[in-house]
Amino acid sequence: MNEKFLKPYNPTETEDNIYKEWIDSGYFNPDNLPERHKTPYSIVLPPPNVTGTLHMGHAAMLAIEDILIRYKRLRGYKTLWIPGTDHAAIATQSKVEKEIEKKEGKRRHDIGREELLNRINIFAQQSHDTIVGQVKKMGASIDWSREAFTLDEKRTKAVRTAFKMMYDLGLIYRGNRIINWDPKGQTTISDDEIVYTERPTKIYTFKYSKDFPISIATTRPETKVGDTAVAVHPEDARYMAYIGKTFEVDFAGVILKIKVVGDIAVDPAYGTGAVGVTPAHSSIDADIASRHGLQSIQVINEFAKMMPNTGIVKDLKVLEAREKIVEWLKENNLLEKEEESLQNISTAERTGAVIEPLPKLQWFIAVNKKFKKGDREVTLKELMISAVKDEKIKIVPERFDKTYFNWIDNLRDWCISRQIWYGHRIPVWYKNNGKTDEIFVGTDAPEGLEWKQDEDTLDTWFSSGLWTFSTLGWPEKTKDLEEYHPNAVLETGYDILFFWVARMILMTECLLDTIPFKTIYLHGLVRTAKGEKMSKSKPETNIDPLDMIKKYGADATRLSLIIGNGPGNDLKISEDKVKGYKHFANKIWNITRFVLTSVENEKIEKDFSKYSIKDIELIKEIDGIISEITNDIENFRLYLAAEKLYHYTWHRFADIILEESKEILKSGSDEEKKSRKQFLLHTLSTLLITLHPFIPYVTEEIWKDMPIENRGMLIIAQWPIK
RNA sequence: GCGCGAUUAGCUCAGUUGGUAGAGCAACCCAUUUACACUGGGAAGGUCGCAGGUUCAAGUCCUGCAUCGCGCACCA
Repeated sequence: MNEKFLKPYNPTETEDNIYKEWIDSGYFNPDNLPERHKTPYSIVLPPPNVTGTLHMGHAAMLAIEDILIRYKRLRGYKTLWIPGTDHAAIATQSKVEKEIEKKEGKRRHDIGREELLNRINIFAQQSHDTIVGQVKKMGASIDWSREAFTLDEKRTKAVRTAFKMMYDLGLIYRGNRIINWDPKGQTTISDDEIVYTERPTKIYTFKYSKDFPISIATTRPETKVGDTAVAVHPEDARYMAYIGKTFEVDFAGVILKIKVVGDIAVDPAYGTGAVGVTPAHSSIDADIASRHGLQSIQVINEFAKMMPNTGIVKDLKVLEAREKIVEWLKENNLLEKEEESLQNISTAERTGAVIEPLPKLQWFIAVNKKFKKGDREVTLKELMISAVKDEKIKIVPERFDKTYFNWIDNLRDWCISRQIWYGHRIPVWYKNNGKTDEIFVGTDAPEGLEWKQDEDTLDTWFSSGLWTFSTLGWPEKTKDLEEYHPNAVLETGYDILFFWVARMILMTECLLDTIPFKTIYLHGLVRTAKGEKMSKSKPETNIDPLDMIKKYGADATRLSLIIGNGPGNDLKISEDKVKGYKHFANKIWNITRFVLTSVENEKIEKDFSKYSIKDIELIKEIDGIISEITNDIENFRLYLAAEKLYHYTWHRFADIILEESKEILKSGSDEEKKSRKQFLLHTLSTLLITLHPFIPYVTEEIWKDMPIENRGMLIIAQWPIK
């Protein structure tokens, strides 16, 4: 027996070596797998943002995906797992901007586009290297030869091709619409990048002027200088007489022309039953305005300040303007009521700034527009729905179907242009011939110096939406694309179901006429032992995966993230839990020590069949367990499979079977001894194979000393059934 | 407002088609060069959130409620 078994198992001494051996073997790359690996099985790594380091959530994701990949590899599939990182446009740029401002006191425009992009690229490269190191530490059996980045050359080609195709289909359009403006980040953001926070607010009920016949209520009096109408329900007896009339009022130094319109969107029972319509600063009001042909007057600018056309509040910040308007209303006896209330306020996910709805010319993807697909007409929304409804794509756990459909029901056109510099520049060029504007959309710049490219960049989710196929070489017709698309599984957190998963379905259906993956496996969020979200602002609550790996090993870290956690459920993790599984790695180590010592020079005989009656019973038992856990893994019950293996290994195989073996090996007949030795070797080897997806390092290290002919590496051993 | 989830031992959670409640960790008692103290054995611990219903039988199915968490919408 190898002397290494005389000491306790030491993960830090072992793991890096083993990882290197795997890399050297080439088996992470499906092209190098032995002949029997025929059927493709592919997963693409949800690319971590290059904004820093990986956290426990990423560790859980890596563990789950590596388990699936290793399991399938052992079962003889041609497994491909593609790594990559995400440039994460806004997130990365704002992070670097913040640092520069802190250190040098400079803002983005002080530095300039080119220099800022330089700095961001340097930062992104560093983050990338850190992330790659962390992914390796977790033991991920991922194909580094196919690594991708959402902003690299190949992906840029994919992005531009996708943009062009969707533009030609009429699905990408440029329009002047009310968008969500982030005054701090100085950019547009999509509906999904908004975070709602509940804050106390005041509702003011007032009249524009003494002789205006209808009272209205608002939480934002400062926007009222941009009102062009009052909307009432068309059948509201109180106001019907006024519908169609226009009133001119002097409101806080601004002359407003307020038309009374009848619109069924107004709930007569709510508030005063009348709504002041501000078409430039509310998308609902903009809808009303478009139905009645009302004028839109912008009164707030990109810096959340009042514009020059706003009378007594001009140039004030929004909140100051609000106070001043309320004061003015009081002075003029127009304020009727002031009530305390709670309001869901929209803030930008990245900067925390309060969102200012503004009218702006932006690029959108039309989700409700019919377009030709083969011989039928469909909308992107319909495609997204049918992919899941017709069970072409299965979501695990199933309950997220409802969440998915609910989101699609409420989906509006997706605003894809951003006023930031880091990202895919919009592949659109403009030329002004003095009179008319010409526009060019394409994958490369048009000839001629007079063409100017759009200043904006694309929402980062536009490029990640292409991820399952852009990583396989699309738009080229590659062999990879043919073989590995659609992916078998997409594994990711439920928190990006809308951001990412839904958009991949949208993009793939639209551009490739197929689904991006067959199964969506959603994992939960990793929380602290107290159930709080781990956050950078509270480092003491954070558990760093690298730290855990250093102290307890990657195998223990992986198990702690798997056991006790079903799909879609949040997971509470504590250091104690990780520690507990370190003991397990050592337990197998010692089991091996015992088995190898006890069997002396016995080797595994491939077709050994002369088992004793007692050992036949034991073999039936382990066979039953293997078929159960195989079934569990196939159905994504990884937590159950891991737990069952853990339990059998420790409390059945070690505690009971090894104990009784001592007696048999001491005083049994020669046949009984031989049978038991073979049983121990066979079972240990079976356990190593089946445990390998969960705890790859220690099992691979032990495997080296198993007395098996033509052993090979454990990573490509054969799963015990089929 | 609509929807989702959770509620089971001190803690974290299993309990897959209904058949006498399970695991890990912690705590308690015993054992001490035993393959392994990163150990073994033992005992203790739960009216399965509450109230109804279906059933021979409900932690599991149905209805209602409560508490906590989450998503979406509304937000005049």
